[in-house]
Amino acid sequence: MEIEPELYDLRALEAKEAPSETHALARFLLGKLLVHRSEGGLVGGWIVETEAYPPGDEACHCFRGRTARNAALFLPHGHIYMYRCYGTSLMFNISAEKEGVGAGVLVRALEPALGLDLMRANRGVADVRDLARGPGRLCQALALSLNLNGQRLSRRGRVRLMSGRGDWGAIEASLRIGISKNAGALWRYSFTGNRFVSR
DNA sequence: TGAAAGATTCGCT
DNA sequence: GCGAATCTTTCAG
Repeated sequence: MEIEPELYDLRALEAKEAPSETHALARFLLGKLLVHRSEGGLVGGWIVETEAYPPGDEACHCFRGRTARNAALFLPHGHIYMYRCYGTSLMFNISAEKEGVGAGVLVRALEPALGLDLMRANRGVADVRDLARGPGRLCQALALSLNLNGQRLSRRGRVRLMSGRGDWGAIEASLRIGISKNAGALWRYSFTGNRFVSR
């Protein structure tokens, strides 16, 4: 699989020593710019909060094997997995391991950066802080839809990742939110003190 | 074939 | 802070 360094630098990922590649990706994504070339225009934001769902994790959607819904999580790292939750909200995930290994990173919050007015229209709220703070909200703000499922992050694709600023400060690990299985793992990563982090 | 649960959000108190 | 909305997937019977 071709990896475009600016979008998705695997060597940088591997240089960070982490418990598994999923965790390395979850931390790597912090501070990167997530951009969607949507129907209405360009929208995007800085990733400030992620959660890791590594192989063998009971809370991961692929814990009980591959199904039609979770198939995208078994694609090589860098593919999009979209999931509808509670009938109302969409979740945006990125597959995190090699082909055939099910794992992913949930992107939980963005600091809005591109197309703020379009994001406001998509969300129906004005306050920047309410645009993309939460996994369902960020999907709505960026107009991410289920048909992105299985697509790869790519410079030519509709969804891409761009390199970040450098001034984000410390990363902290905390409890993942809203799950019941394996709830004690500190696999949620965020920038300490950032006001766009959920909860 | 049916039932339950779910990586949430919003509005109301 | 609490509870309802909402609907698809998955597993059990």
